[in-house]
Amino acid sequence: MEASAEPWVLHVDLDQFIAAVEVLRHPELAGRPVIVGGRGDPTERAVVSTASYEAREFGVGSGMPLRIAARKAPDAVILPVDADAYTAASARVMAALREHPGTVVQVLGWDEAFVGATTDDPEALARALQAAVLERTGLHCSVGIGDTLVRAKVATGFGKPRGVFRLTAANWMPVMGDRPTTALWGVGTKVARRLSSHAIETVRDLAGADPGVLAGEFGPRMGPWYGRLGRGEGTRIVDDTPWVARGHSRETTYQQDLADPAEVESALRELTARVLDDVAAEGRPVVGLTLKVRYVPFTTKTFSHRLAATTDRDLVLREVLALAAKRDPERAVRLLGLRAEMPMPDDAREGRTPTRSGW
DNA sequence: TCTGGGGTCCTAGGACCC
DNA sequence: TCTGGGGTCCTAGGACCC
Repeated sequence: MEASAEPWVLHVDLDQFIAAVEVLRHPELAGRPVIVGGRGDPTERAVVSTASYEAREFGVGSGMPLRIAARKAPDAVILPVDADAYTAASARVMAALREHPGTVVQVLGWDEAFVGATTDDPEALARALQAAVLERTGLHCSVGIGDTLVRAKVATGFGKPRGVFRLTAANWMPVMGDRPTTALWGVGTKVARRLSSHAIETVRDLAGADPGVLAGEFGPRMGPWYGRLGRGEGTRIVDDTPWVARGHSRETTYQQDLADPAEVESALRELTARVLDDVAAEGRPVVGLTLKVRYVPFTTKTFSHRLAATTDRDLVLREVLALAAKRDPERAVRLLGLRAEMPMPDDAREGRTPTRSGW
């Protein structure tokens, strides 16, 4: 009996993507510890975006303050974030995936995508995708194979670097059962702590948890969703519907705190202009604004306001300044952020259930 | 370890309406 | 008149991901 073709979900994830793109254009950095973050200046307020595997040996990781990273890896090369370069590299990766016949590609971010395909040999497909990406871009990736999006996504971690790993209903519990709930995609430290308060520590505990307990803790939507997550269940449909952004935001942590109200106002004008440029580039109006203020030392407040759809830049600026007037003028400001919401087409708004790992 | 930036989605509570 | 019940919208905050 020959193997029959079945639908599979593959999750393709580039290995140390940002650092790899930098090494591609600076070949002399190969094999050296490379850290990418902020403007590349470890004396500034910034964090690590990506560390190469060599830098990780020194204990450097994403999210770490650049200053600390530079102390841990004194010989590391520290480079500024170059978003345009990563966007361009990402586009080449996704194009390589889409070129493969018979695949549906759902982009998740700069450096990862789900690929749906019907095949009798998903490992062979995974290797073919890795080869295609390497040939077109010079970048290496790992591939997770699953019978759901969740399982494919989690599988990738076991394949890194440059490998392939399959996770299905058949081996989910043997592989994942004893791991902490934070090993799941969508469970962070806060949710893990709440689970722990019900003696749910592992993926196996979560998979078998009383639905009533989960609903009581997390509500009627999220509770059952966490239960399914523990079992690796969820959709197996890869959706290549083009992405439509809900909003655009910009935020800046200032190198020097803003104490003078005039400084704050001029910063708000600049921030508003940047956000409106992003929105205008899509030709869509603004229907909501959220101003984020982070006071010194690190207390964050948000002020938001809905508005009738508008493209009037002066009106938006007045609304932003009105929101800013709600802040405490006595407190120095460390960060300002502005998010503009845009109207969604009806068909993109309705009918979803949670959440990141598919609906 | 003094803690970025760009996103998404969920929930709670109050206002307001019938 | 000691106190409805549902629905929807808005605002603020929280959690998570890359």
